[in-house]
Parts: sequence; structure tokens; C-alpha cells
Amino acid sequence: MYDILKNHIEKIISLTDSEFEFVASLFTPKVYKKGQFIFHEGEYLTKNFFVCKGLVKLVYNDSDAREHIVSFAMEDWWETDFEAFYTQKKTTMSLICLEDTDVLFITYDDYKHLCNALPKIEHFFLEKAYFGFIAAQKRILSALTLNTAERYRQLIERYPNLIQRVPKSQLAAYLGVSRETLSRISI
Amino acid sequence: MYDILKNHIEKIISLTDSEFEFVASLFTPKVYKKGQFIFHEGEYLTKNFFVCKGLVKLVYNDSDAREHIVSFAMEDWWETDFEAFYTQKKTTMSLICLEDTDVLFITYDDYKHLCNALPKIEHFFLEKAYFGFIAAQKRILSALTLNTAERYRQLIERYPNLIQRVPKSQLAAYLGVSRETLSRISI
DNA sequence: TTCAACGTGTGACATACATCACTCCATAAT
DNA sequence: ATTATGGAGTGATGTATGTCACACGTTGAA
Repeated sequence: MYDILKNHIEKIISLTDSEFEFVASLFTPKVYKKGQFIFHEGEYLTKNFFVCKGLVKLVYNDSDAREHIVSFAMEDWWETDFEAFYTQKKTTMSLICLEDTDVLFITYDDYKHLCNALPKIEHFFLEKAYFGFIAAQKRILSALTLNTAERYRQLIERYPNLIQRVPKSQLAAYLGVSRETLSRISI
Repeated sequence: MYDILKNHIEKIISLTDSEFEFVASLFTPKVYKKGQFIFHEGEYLTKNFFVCKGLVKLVYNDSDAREHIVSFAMEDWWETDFEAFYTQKKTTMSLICLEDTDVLFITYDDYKHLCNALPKIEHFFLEKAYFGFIAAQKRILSALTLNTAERYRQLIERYPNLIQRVPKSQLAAYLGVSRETLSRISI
């Protein structure tokens, strides 16, 4: 698991062996089964999760108990309720495994400690945050400019491997349409 | 103008006078009139803009030449085509003034230079990026969970001052509905 | 003053989508 | 072998929204 994290970080910054050992010492591995909750809405959450293997969904349940998917995360992606993690509020979303999943997590205190002890890691997180923001803005733009069929095709184009692993009903919850409508779309 | 930038940065990190002088030396002031383009879609853009006064819109024009508003920015906000700035690609969006606007801008090279020379500024940009990401994710969630009337009311609630300054047709382009539909919504 | 440009409201109609109901199939559980 | 369960397709119907058309008031320029 730690190899994956090491490769992941070293795509952006280089670390000596002892630096990475320090980084690794602040992460804890954990294994989940398909269907398990990594965290629930309404908790205080102090962890940021790096997915080493598997697939998870970040989910918001509205007042009608309808499930909306804010994002998927698979191998080599980070996922958490970011506002809850970073501002120490309660979570408004839940993180649920769509497959058996292995994660490495870091607590908020250790994250802060890591940034102080190893400032260049902030550059790594900055880059992650930038690309997260760019991706989110692109999704907003898709919602503004494309109809359902076009958004679906764009999703298939951007994440062809995701489509294989996720039921269409879940893709519908991500795209913000009913599963029936998605079912009627010809690719 | 530089005072505003100084206060803005010092909400997150503290700078000595000489440090801020260095920061300020890398920013250039520029003044625009209502209706002017700060940059056009399709250019190579090397600047990130800090709005000191006024109001701008970040705009995407789709294949049918329809205008979609990705975001507004007013006093104390940053705005640019972030992907173009950060990855040195051509812009896909335009930045247009809705009011007479004063900005301070920094070039990409100077931004890089600043981060190297003054690493703690990365912490400042990291925080900005995190909150930008969180805000974008919330807007995605609004699009998934709320109907048009609810999104409009949420916008009024979150940015009451914005509503006073922007024509409804522009708010419609931001919310992703026709101006006629917005016009029929009772607040 | 007159006129153009802009922002806004509203009626009529078409259409995309949600919803409800039902069916079918594959797989896992008993 | 039989029965649940989950994923998927599809018809009928109602509703929200887009689109087109037109009207009205305000502002600023000629």
C-alpha cells in the first residue's frame, strides 16, 4: 500500500527515503468490504483517505432521503468530506465502498504536523487542490452547457474504466438524472 | 490597491513589511472599464487576477454561442482561467467586467518565483485552493439536489450584495436556466 | 425630443425529464 | 431447486423548463 502512496507523491515532489519514512509513519492502512461506510454523514471526521485499491463514492442524502453522488474515487485518488476535514465541522456527506477497498488515512493533526515538519509537502497538496478545483469547475461547466446525453457520453469518455465498474443507477445519481432517463439514452 | 492585497493575505499568513514589499513588487495594477475583456477565450494567459474593486464574470461560450457564467468575482476575490494559468494551456473562457474594475495581477513566472522565494505563501494559496474547491463542490451539490427556485434563493442568501449589482439575465446564465424561467420565479 | 439599447415580465407552445408501474434477467442465498 | 435481490429496460403520464413572440419602462445618446 505504501508503495502506491510513494509513487503517487513522487509524481509531484521528490522525497528522500527518510522523508518518505516520516510521511508513511503518519498514515494508517485500513481495509473495507464492498458496501461498508468509511464514514457517515453527521460525524466529526478527522481523516483524509488515500485510496490504494478499490472504489468508493462520496454521497449526499437530501431531505427526501434521495442519494446524490458528489464524486467517485478509485486507486490513486484522495477522498474525504473536505470541508469537514479541513474546517473541523461535522460531515454532511458519507463515504461508501462500491468495491472491497484499501485505504491509507491521515488525521488532521498529523496532516498539520506533516506540513510543518516538511513544508514541501504543501506543494504536493497545493497541486492536488488545484487540480481538484479545476475538475470541479469543469463539472459545473458540463452541467451548464451539456444535456444529459452529452454529459453521459463525456463521462464515458473521461472515465472509461469507471463505467465498467459502476452500475448505471449510480452513474445516474452522479449525473443528476433518474436511472430511467439514463437507461433511455443511446450511447 | 496594495493595501487590500496586504489585508487579504494577512488574513491567512503574516508577512513582515519587507516580505510584503517583495510580494507587492511582483504584482501589477490595471484598471478596466465596464464591458471590457480582461482576457479572451483562446489566448495564452499567464496572469492571475486579484480584484481590488469592481465586479467581473468568468464566461464560457458554447458551440451555439450561448454564454454561460462559471463564476463572478468581486472585491477581495481571485479570478482567472485557472487551468490555462496553471498548466500554460490556451484559455477556454473569457473574463469580462460587469463594472469598472481595478485588479492586481501576477504572472505565472512571478508566481512560481514567489513560491520559491517565500515558501509560506504556498500555504496562503493552498488555503485559497481548498476553499475554492469546497465552494465548487457545494455548487455541484446544489445543482444535484435543488430545483431552480431553490438554487436562486440560495444564491440570494449566500451573495445578497451580488444580486444588487448583477442583472437577472446574468444570474440566469450563472444558474443555468433561461432568463424567462428566472423571471417567473417568486422569491 | 426622439430613438435605440437594455433589462424585464409574460403568454403560448414544444420538449426533456421525473415518476410510477411493470417486466425481464442474472446472480446469490436458502 | 427455488426464491430473493439487484440491475436494467420500457410504456404512460404529468410537470418544469426552454423557446419564441411580444410588450413595457428606463436610461443615455443623437
